[in-house]
Amino acid sequence: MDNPKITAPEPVRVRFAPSPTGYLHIGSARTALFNWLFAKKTKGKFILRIEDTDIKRHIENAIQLIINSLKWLGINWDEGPDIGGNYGPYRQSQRIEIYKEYAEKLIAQKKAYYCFCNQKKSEEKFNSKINIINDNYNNSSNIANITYENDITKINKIKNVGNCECIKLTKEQIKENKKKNLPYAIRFLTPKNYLISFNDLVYGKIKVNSDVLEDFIIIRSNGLPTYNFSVVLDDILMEITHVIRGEDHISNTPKQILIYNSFKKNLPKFAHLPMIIGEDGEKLSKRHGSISIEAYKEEGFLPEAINNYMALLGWSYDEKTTIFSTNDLINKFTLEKINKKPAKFDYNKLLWFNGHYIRNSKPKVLEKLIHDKFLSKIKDKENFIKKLPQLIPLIKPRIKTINEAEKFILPFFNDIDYTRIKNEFDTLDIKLYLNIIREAVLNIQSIKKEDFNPQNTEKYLRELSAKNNIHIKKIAETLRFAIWGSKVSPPLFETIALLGKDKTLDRLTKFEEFLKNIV
RNA sequence: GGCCCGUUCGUCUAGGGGUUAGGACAGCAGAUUUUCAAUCUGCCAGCAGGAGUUCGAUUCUCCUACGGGCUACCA
Repeated sequence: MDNPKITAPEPVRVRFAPSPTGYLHIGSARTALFNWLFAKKTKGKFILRIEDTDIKRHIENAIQLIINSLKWLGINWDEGPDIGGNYGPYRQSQRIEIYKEYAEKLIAQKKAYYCFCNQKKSEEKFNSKINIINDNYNNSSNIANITYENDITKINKIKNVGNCECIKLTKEQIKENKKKNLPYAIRFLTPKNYLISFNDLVYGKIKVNSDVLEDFIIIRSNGLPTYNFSVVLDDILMEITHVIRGEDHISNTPKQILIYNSFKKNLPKFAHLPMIIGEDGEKLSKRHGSISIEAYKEEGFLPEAINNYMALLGWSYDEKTTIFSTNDLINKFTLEKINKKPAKFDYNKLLWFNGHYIRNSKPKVLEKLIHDKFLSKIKDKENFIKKLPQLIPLIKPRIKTINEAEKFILPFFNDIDYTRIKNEFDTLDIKLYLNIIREAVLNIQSIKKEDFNPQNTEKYLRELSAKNNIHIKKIAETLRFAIWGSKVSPPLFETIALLGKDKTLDRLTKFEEFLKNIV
């Protein structure tokens, strides 16, 4: 039987629910993006909720880091810890009483029970108890007549994982334990031998027998809820209609469905996203290098490029389109086109996207990014600010990240250290270099300051080439060393023109001296 | 181990009972060029294996292999 209960009311309400254990990384960011796109596309609400129920893993400023990264990506939310909303609070640590209250309801209905065990390995605990507990069930003790929604149909196949021995505790024993202040957790009582099935919007129908699920903890002995309990409660209370999250949560979904059922609540629609994995094929983690959004921001990636790339990890639109502005994504996004195959994260492709977006960005935008990034590293700041707009077109096609602009910016405004390039030229060529420089100086000097533009510098240097029968390539090479300190530079004539007559001559002279000294 | 999920070029993917299996990144080659890029052109490269269904299977079914996830008082 198909799930009759997966009907979600309009309008759509989706959430991104990170746990604040560190930076926002690519995997989570992609989940956030897909939720956000879906909300935008359907004109629904996107909610940010912080799942901070694990004190041990909590990192204090992580919430702010996550918020910053999301904002930087352009992902905004309608309700969240920072802006509030009608379903708050939006930090689970501020909802502890709610979880307790609902857990007690389950206990009252005998759908959960207190557990006074120490925190030992569940394996040793469960294994030996199976028979006893099954007997317990068969003897129709006080827990045997628990009823569940009938949309989980009975099947008969798998060995029961079992209950905790604490299920046998009498009311009196529990009272006594509590009086003694013994710490206790609350376990969910998993129904026996039921087929739990749900229809995943991406993966299709998924079925699990409830007997593979042990009686899992829903409230820890420290009073905090566990993930599987708090997500469900919050998703119910916040009226989430679509749960869009990583595929690693498929295995958790059956437990969660049990909880929905125990509260007689309708299921949201589930859409699980294929994992993003590292080069080694494993779940993306810190081991895989810079995967945090923050790191990409620092490296000089553009948010549009990252969004575009992330969207294509597990989703596609048609057979040819690869470039999607964030707006395109909103317009074209559909859950139906999400695929099931885990995607390897490919840094190279991200780089290509970024290069594309840099090449296509407005000069002003690029100018600001480069200005902000490099101003502190520039000696001649005034000149930098003045010349930058003209520099942008030279740099644009040559960089894939903003940081890469460094090698086109610094040589322009800072002094050149010729000793660094000593090994790049053949000592046999030095005589020729000196020759060229001497001629070039004369040539350049003869250009009037007001005529000092790319066209003229090119004209004069080509004349020099023709007159002295030296190939223009050799001249360019020499001048590049002199004015740029490298064999590679932005287009030479433009660079010379931008550098200006004085600075060009100055560098030529300095290079000449340098060459003379090493002969 | 158990349960769940997956498998189309190296990578991201399109496709779907009959296709020269399409695109993009990377790689390679060429064009352009004052270098490096950018750009343009071309090339290389793929349906995990085995059964079954079928006139025909990469596509549907089953099995195997491989990979991943979960199996916590993590999320």
